[in-house]
Amino acid sequence: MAGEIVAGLDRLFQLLRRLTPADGISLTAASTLRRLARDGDHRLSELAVAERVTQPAMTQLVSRLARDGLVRRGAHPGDGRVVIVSVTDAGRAVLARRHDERVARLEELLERLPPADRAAIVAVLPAFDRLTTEGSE
Amino acid sequence: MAGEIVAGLDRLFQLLRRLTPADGISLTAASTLRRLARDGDHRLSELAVAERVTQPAMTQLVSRLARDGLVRRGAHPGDGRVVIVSVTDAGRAVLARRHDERVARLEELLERLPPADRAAIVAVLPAFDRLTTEGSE
DNA sequence: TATTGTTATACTCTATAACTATA
DNA sequence: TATAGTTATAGAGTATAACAATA
Repeated sequence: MAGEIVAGLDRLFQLLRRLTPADGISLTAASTLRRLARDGDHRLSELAVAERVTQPAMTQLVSRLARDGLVRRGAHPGDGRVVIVSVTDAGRAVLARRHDERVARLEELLERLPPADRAAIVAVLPAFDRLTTEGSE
Repeated sequence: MAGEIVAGLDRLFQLLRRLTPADGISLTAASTLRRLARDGDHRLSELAVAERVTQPAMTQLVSRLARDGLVRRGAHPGDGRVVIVSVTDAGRAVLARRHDERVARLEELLERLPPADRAAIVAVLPAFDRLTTEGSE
């Protein structure tokens, strides 16, 4: 059974690539921005752990995002070693535009599916939610 | 509704990254190998179109795969411009090992889910299949 | 001329190892 | 010494533009 699901996940990855606008925002960059928008400011090292990349990789990602004005680097009051990363208004705007675009593309695809398929997809979302939560332990 | 699905797809991408062994085989490289193993030899330009990357990107990917012995470059009989790419036994072996590892990891996660969730995931696969087929038109 | 593929160049994204600054 | 982060270096992966070889 897991074999079929793995194959399905691979096809979903193809779908994901097609849905994603070629706007220079990588999946990890978008995930980082979403996290900051959803959960508020984070230390750089917290972001690295949450996104499962190394600290140097996150240093560079944050540098690129800051260079493009999508995040801001701040100091920690009381611990001079810590860097606090915040999303900017421009970052939120990029997220919103990207989200809208992906939703529009997906809606176009969903329209062409039988209603039963759409119902099955809606029905599975909570299960996938639990599956991905399990995976992040 | 599409909004929830987009969010679900993003979480699935995180899951996919966790399932995937850090064996130096990227998702695109694996997809290319799978295509060759499943559908047989391809021209380099056919692979580029199928995997939705540029021709130079596919030239480089095939070069790396050939360097590692996972594919072979052959000549086309009758058209000297064409490069025919084939998967090697070593390529098939890498695919098989990778697949087994991902299935094992996913099974571990699935075991911890309620049976109803597993049933919902199995039930949605045909719908996802049609959704991704729509997307590749 | 058109097609097939490569080379040149420039980024992003990632990793490990070595380093700096602060605690 | 330990922690937080950066810099150095290397390689994968991607793109566009310019090129070479074949049809």
